[in-house]
Parts: sequence; C-alpha cells; structure tokens
Amino acid sequence: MPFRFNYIATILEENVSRLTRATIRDVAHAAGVSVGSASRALNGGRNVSARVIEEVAQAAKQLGYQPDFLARSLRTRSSGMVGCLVSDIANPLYAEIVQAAEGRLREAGCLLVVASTGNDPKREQDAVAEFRGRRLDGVLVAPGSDTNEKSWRALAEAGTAVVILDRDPPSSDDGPFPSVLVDHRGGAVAATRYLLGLGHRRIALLTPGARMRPGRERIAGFRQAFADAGRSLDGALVCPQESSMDFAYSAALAVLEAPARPTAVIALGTRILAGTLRAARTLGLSIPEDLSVVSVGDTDIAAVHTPAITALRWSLEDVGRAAAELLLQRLKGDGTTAPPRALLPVDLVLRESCAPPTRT
Amino acid sequence: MPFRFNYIATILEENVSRLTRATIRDVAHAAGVSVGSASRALNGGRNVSARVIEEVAQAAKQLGYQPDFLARSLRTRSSGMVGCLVSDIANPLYAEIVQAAEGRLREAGCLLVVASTGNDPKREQDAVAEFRGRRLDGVLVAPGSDTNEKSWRALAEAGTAVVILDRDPPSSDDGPFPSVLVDHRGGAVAATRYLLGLGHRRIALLTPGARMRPGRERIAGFRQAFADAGRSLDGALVCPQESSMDFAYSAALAVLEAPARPTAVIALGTRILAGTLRAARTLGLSIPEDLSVVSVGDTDIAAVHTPAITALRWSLEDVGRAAAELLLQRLKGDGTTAPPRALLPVDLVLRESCAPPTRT
DNA sequence: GATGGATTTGGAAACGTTTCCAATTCCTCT
DNA sequence: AGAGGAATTGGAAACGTTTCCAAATCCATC
Repeated sequence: MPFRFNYIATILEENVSRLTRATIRDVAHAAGVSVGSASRALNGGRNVSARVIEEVAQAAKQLGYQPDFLARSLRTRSSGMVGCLVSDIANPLYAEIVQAAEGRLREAGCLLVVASTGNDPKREQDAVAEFRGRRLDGVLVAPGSDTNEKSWRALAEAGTAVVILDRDPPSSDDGPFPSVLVDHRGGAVAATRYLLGLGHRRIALLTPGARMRPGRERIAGFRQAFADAGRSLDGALVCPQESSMDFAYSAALAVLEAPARPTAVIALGTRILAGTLRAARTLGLSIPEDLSVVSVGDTDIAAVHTPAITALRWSLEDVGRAAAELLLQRLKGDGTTAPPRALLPVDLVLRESCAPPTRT
Repeated sequence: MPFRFNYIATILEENVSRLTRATIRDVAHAAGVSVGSASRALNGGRNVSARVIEEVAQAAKQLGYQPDFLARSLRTRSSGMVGCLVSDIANPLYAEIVQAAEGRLREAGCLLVVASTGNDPKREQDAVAEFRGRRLDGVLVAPGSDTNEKSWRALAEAGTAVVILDRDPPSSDDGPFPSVLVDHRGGAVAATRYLLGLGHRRIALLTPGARMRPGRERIAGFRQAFADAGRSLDGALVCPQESSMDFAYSAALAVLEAPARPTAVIALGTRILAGTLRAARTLGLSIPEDLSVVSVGDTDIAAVHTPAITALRWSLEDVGRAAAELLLQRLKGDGTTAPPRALLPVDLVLRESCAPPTRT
C-alpha cells in the first residue's frame, strides 16, 4: 500500500521541518483509521479489531509516535504524578525513602516530584496547593510538625490521595490518612530493656525533642521499658534538646559530667551520636567499659566507629516502598475502606558498644 | 450587584455538590466578562482594563479559583517541570544537589521530578523518553557512564534543555551540553601537593575507578602534582577498585601491607575512606603518625572521626543551584549562545590526619 | 462631529488526548 | 434470507487553558 508509506513520509518530513512531534491524529491518518480508533488501539485495545491494532501499532512505530501525557492527563483527570513533601530531601533519612518510593512508583508508571519544606509550615501549605494545581494524583508527606492544624487541614482539603510518613495526625481530625509508621516505641523498649538487662540503672536518653511522633514514641518506649522492669525512671535522664552538632556536644558533655553520671546513653540521630562520642572522648570515657552507647538510627558513623556502635535500625527502603504501595492502592481502590496503617519493625543491631556497667 | 453574588453562590454550590473545582469559565462568567478577558486579567494583565482585572480577581478569590496547570501546559507547551536523573537519589552526593536544585527551581515556579537509574543505561534512556513524553521543560542529568553513546544520543534527541552534572560528554558529539563541573583535578593537585610538601613520597590514591569524570580528573590531578614537583610517580600507587565496603577494606589492607607501604593515602569516597580507616586500625597504624590520610569528599565520617580527617570539600549546594540556574537560563534564553560551563572550586580542609612521615 | 489610531473586548480556535454516542459492520440464529 | 444482537468504527464533544482575530470601544485630533 504505497499510499500509506507516502503519507508517513509526508508527515515525517513535516515533523522534521516543523520540529513538532507526531500526534495521534497523524498516526490515525497514516493507519487509515479514525482518531478514536487509534486511541483505542494504542490503549489496551478494548473494542478494537486486531487488524486495526496492528495497523496503528505499525504506523505509530514508523512515525516514532509518543503520546503526550499532558493532553492525556487533562482528559483523564489523572496526572500520573505523585508528590513527596519532606522537610529536607538531603537528609539521608528522607533521601532513602524517596529513592525507594520512586522505584515502586516508577513500576506503576508514576513520576515522583519532590519538594522540601525546611520545616516551614507556610511552605508546606504552598506546596500542597501547588501540587493540587498541578493535579498530582497523590502526596507522600512527612509534615514538619505534628501539631500544625493548618497543614493537616490543607492536606485534608487538597482532594488528592495522601499517605503520611511516620507522623501522627491530630486524632480528632476528620478521617485520619493512611500512614506508614515505624515502631520507634518498640525499638526504644528493646534498647532500654537490653541496657537494663546488662545491669545499667542510670541510662540517659538524648533526644532532639518530643515535638514529632518518632521522638514521642521513643520517649514513651523508654519509659515503658523502665515501668515493665519495675524500675523507677529518673526523669532527668530524658533530655530533649536541639540537634545542632555543637549543641549536641555540649549537652552530651553536661550529661556525662553530672555527679551521678549515666552508665549508658541512648543517642537519637546522627548529630547527637557524634556529639556524644566526641564528649566521651573529651572526658576520657572509653566505650563500652565506662559508657555503653546505643545509637537510634544505623548510620555510617555508627557502623564504622571503633568500637562499632550498637544501633536501632529500621528499613527506610521499606518505609518508602510501603508508602508508595499504600498510595497506589488508594489510587486504584475506591478509597472507601478504612485508611490502612503500616507499622514497620525496628531491630536492635548488637555491636561492640555496650557492656555491663563497671562498679565504681 | 446581587446578580453576581447569586451567580457565585450557584457555582459554589455546584462545585460542592459535584466535587469539581471552579474553572476559568466560572470565574469569567461570575465576573461578567469573557473567558479570554479573564485569562488575560489573571496573567499579567496585558491589554486589559483595570476594572476587569479587579472584577476578575475578586471573582477568582470568591470562587477559590486555582488555575489548572495541566491545561495551561498543554496550551503553552511548557510544563513548568524539570527532571533530575541520577544513579541514586539516596546517595548524599546527589541528594544534596537535588535539594539545592529544587530550591532554586521552586523560586522560578518549577517542580522537580526525580528518577534514579541505578547506573542502568537502559533505565536512563527510558527515563529520558518518559520525561519527553511528559513534556518536561528540561533535565539535570549525571549519566551513570561517560562513555555510553546511546545515552548521550537519547539526551541530544530528547528535544529539551539539558544540563550535565559533573560528567564529560564524548567530545565529538554534536554541540556539548551546558554543564556544571567540579574541579576535581585542582582538588587532587592541592591534596597531593600538600602531602608531597609534608615530605611524603609514597602516596597511595585509592579510587573507585576512572570510568567517570570525577575519577579521571582526580587521577590526572594526582599525576600532575607529581609531575609539577619533578617527582616520578610509582604507577602502582593508583589503585582503581570497586567501592563496596568490604572490598574497600581488603584492598586498603593489601595496599598498607605491601613491603614499601605508602606513608599517605588519598581515599576517594565514603566507603573507601571507611575501609581505609578500618584497615589502618587492623594493622595498628596510628593516624597521622604512621599514616597520613586525606579524604576526597567531606562526609560525616571524615569530620567526626578521631583524629578528624583532612578532606577535599566542594559545595554540593552550589552544584545544584548552579545547575538549576543554568537550566533556567537556557529555558528563558534563545538557546543559541554557546553552552555555558560552570567550574566549581574544591577546597582542602586541613584537619588532624596528616603529618610529615616518620623515618622508619 | 467625523476620522483615525490605540486599546479593550468577545468569540472561537487551538493544544492532544480520551470517551461518548450513534452509525455501521459483522456474526449467529431462526 | 432476514432479523437481531454484539462488536467495531467514525465523528464529535469534552478536558481547561491561552492566544489569535476581528469587532467594538475609547480617546484625542482635525
């Protein structure tokens, strides 16, 4: 059928000269069918004859046809894009989650757009609005603060599927969102119980604060482990603090210089761990003889340090993938079922940084 | 004008009941103007009377109108989105770049979509095609391999603005892309010269290989510093190697156990640094007395280690921001000017891990 | 007050899809 | 062979914008 080839040649030539891509109209024309049929043939092939599918596929291939997702999205009201909103993408904690989520979403043909908020509620709300304007199909979000009502409201009103990353929505809000939670409480219990089991009684929990779910849960777990063991907890040993490096150092120093110095420390986060290790060195405390250390979060530093630091570990990859999964499920499903909730385990990785306390 | 308020009320009611958002048509109708005028009034206000602008703005506000970016993009052929393609977003190296780029792009009203390729050329090309299909305005990309012709071709044919992150396109290709490069060579020269100046003669360069620009440039800088000093370079001291943690450890071990063991090591990357430090510990070599160490890349480990490790540092934030800047410039401009090229400096951060070699 | 140009306006045509609807074709069964 | 239903098809209407074009209005000048 020379006609078709001529036609294709014509279109190709036009495209080259105009620097414009082939549209489905070109494909349809080249295949000698209507636009509607071409569309049907290209998508799934519901209600099209095999012949048409074949013809269209061939024409599409010859023209190098690539569908325009924008146009499709406009029509179908689904952009095939998902947003991820975290305070700081550069934070390895979030970076790995983003990475894993992107992987799963790509399998489903979704793109992931990222935005960091720098913990600014204003920017959080702006980003949600922006996402909404772009008709993103869903959002993975770790609000910078659990308690900012406005942000939660913005999410509720965004009208897209939402999955929360390791945060607790204010309980009262209308229909909590699906969420992926990490069992920080269980982890803290395990770590504390372990130290108690080694014989430690004065244990310091160095935490950047209880503003958000992870911190809250860890503190709760810490207390719970003491309660379970029938031991009373010296409240002063929970030390909420800022997490800047220098501050962590001086705070750790203060704790370790106290008259009844703790014999074990649970350090939350990279910075606090680093500050603690440095403080221990400054004071000439050797680990684990003079001081046992557990890191919450298994970072490079914990793994590489000498001695290697016992750490609580959870899979960020799982968090990301579970979040993507939940979201996809939400997008497919009718959304009428109760919001699902994934709780991911935390493991205690035993290394060399803990030992029974020496009597002094 | 009760008519208008009634109308607005009607639209709002419809929207609530249909769960559909107000369109520009609604706004125009509510304001009593044509759709065209409404559009003009909402964008910039070129060729519209002040009265119309006012009316439209008010109607838009009352209806909670939010423009639909998809529709706009379809019409204007510009999606306001930029892609970022790297091997691994979770790698802190890239994560920070992404973070910075996103910040700058947001200022310009662009969204950033990310994709990681896992160093798979196939996925790289797929992603470029996907981006193209979504009509992304541009791409920031760090190809997983400098040498894969196909990937470069895919980029060239993508028809979008491209900015390369710290990679060298094959020289011959048609019109190289704008790029943001880091002066790894200069950094390597500085580090090597510094060690030579301290009196070191046997210096090992532990590198994950020369497959990509950063490695190549560092090796070149290393050689150059020797040449500049009029010293001959023992070729064996350049040790290309895989960068898995265990492998890095055993490789470092092998180097440090060699008969004429090097008195200084330049370690490229987190893993190799960690492996080197561990190997030194294993062999009972103390730093810096028995072994001087320079880290290429200023990571947590380098900064926190005891002794703190002297490191080559460059600003990932600058890389990200410069890349975004270049891309935006490219998007605004006619693109006819020569592709710009940003070269970012590398600094040697002096810490405690280097000293003159002891005569043994 | 008519003339002319500049400004503002409304209507409609894109942008590239998908999907609805009616019309056509194709089977199968009487 | 004709009827009836299922499958396929073409044409057109959306989706929500921006932008083009021609018509209408304005304002100053003659």
